[in-house]
Amino acid sequence: MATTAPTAPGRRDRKKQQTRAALTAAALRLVDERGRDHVTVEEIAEAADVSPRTFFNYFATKDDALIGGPLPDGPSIHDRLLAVPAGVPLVRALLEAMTPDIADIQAERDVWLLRLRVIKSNPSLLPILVARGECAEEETIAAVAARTGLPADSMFPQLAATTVGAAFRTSMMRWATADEGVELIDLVREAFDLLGSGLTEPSPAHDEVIPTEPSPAPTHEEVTR
Amino acid sequence: MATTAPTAPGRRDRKKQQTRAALTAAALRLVDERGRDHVTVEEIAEAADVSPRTFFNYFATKDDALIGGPLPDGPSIHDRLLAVPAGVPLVRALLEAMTPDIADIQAERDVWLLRLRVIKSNPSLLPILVARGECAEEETIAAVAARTGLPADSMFPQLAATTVGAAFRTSMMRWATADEGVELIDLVREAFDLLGSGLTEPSPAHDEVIPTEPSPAPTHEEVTR
DNA sequence: GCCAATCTTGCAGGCTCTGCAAACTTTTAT
DNA sequence: ATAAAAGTTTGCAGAGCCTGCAAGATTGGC
Repeated sequence: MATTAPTAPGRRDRKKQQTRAALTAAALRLVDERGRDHVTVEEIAEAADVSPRTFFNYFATKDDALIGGPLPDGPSIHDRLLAVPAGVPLVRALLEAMTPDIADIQAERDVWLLRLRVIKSNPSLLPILVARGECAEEETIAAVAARTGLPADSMFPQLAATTVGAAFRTSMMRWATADEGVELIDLVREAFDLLGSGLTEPSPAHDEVIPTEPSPAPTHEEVTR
Repeated sequence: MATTAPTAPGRRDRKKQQTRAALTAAALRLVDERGRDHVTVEEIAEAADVSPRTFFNYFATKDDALIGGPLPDGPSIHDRLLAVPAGVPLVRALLEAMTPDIADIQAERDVWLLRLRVIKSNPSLLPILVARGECAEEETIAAVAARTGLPADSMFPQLAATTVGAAFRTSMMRWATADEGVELIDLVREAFDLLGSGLTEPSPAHDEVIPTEPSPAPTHEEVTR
């Protein structure tokens, strides 16, 4: 969104972003080919044409290069969640608040699919993905607390943030192995619907998204798009 | 205590368990005192009175010593879940299936509280705890799949396993900072009830476990125990 | 007591990651 | 344009993690 920011990026920062991207790309490619433990930082740096020491100016650990840099900023989940009308059930409200981030991921589809494939074949990396979601989790806790009026150190906000995070991660992992045309947002929606209806077991007959309920739902903001 | 089991443990294996426990205890104590990054494997080994090399015969990494060894076996979650009567809603059934493990943790209360405190003050360890839950997660996926009749690679079993795992972890973290008399099982029950009712927001007034809602909700299969 | 299996230990070595200080490059001010 | 300031890259030294290997030390079975 923020196209021309107040302070123009400048040639220097552009080059930094470029180097960072090159390092991540090289790391992902090499690890995808050979496996995490058969790639050294030296090789990654070499492939990105910088010195090994420079690698560590960008990433604290080898694994960090695989997960990638910090998400862009923009309005935080916190603000977005509070912007959702009060009548909307929490899980659905969280879905709406996260939608822009999901769109970002979908926009970088290729990198993310590669990244998720790498994580799948190197299970030791999965915890790193969790850690990445954690900073967002902190914020989500605060956001849920603000929305519900509950204290941030009570059970509900923490539970909501962690389980929603887990549902999101599960959706991503499924997206990584789904058919070509499937969009991440649809999987997340499906997962959140199941979560929002208390993990009641779907009938094994169908496997499409089931609208939870026929009639008695009054508030249905149906976020089409 | 250990009378004569089918395969008698033997003096040797007993000593191994002892060494393992000593290493974990030393690791937890030192890291609790100084922080993860200010304790070396050499120091842990020293405190447990073995050589540094021996440390790595027991644990693959320094962090592993903190999390501790593999859980004892016994009937798996898989079997226990299938033993729960079919009418019981999934989340509640999972609670029952996990109860023995929860009791095990409660029985080792002191070690676990220390361990959780260490994890809290060294966030880089949290992913390790997640990883530990992961093997159980694999099994939970299979169990849920078996119980529901859904394929194990479909969304629902995966979602159920990951979110329930997240809820369990959240309960543990809260237990770690709860008042003296609180039992883990009660926190897990509370979390699972919230999860099973779709994360509907409790009214902010009370902070006890609340039956969700007074009036305007038609569809509420109030799980009144 | 003796053999075989197992466990412990030291050693060498590769890899990750950090602090430091010397180039080097871009930006800013003159 | 030129010089100073600010920021970046790099090499080097070194601590610490972790592994493979082979030589001792223990233990269990006969």
